[in-house]
Amino acid sequence: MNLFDDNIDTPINLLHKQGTVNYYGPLMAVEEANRYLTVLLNEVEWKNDVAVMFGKRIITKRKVAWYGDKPFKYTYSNTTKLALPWTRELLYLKELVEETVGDTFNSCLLNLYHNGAEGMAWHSDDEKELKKNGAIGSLSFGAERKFAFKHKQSKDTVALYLQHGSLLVMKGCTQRYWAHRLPPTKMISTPRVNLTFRTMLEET
DNA sequence: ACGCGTAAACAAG
DNA sequence: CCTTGTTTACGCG
Repeated sequence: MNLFDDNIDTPINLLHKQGTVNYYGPLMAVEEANRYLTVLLNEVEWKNDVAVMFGKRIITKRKVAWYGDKPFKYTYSNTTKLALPWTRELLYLKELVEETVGDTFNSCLLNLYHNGAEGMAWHSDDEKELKKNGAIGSLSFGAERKFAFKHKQSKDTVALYLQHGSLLVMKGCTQRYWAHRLPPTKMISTPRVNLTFRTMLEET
């Protein structure tokens, strides 16, 4: 055991096999988290997302935004998003997450869930453009929502609540073996903003 | 036991 | 990997 190991305060792994999920809890005081929530709601360039399924083009109620070190392309559903340059607040939060997890990120996908009716279905973050087995840092602001993981083969599930101002990190082979979701709920009527810091592969 | 509200699995477009 | 509807399960008073 090395007392100088900079991972000494990494939280325990929530997954019992084939992946790593660390929940760090809130990284800041509630007042500061409140301030970030307000800034993010007002200053991020939110847009309704587009999804094409079964030949239909669907505009989601959930809103998204895409920021990065460079104008990275994020392509799906016949549309390409170009990453916007970091704002001061996003850059600060990126550095806060990087310091906390001891890793670096070059981009951030943001999601805005206006209320509990909006959620995210089971999926894995296994996009081709993402660094393989790269860590994904997920910062949450606003409404405390349930978040769940399901092992693709065994169907084992693990769930937790993501607190205001908290950080969750998924890394290693988590995306290969586990799916995750944000279940809708009738109990919540206030917004949640989620920032997922990622590492995009450099492109030509 | 029953009714109610919510959650979750599932299917379909 | 969205949205809605159906079905089943569950906790609670």
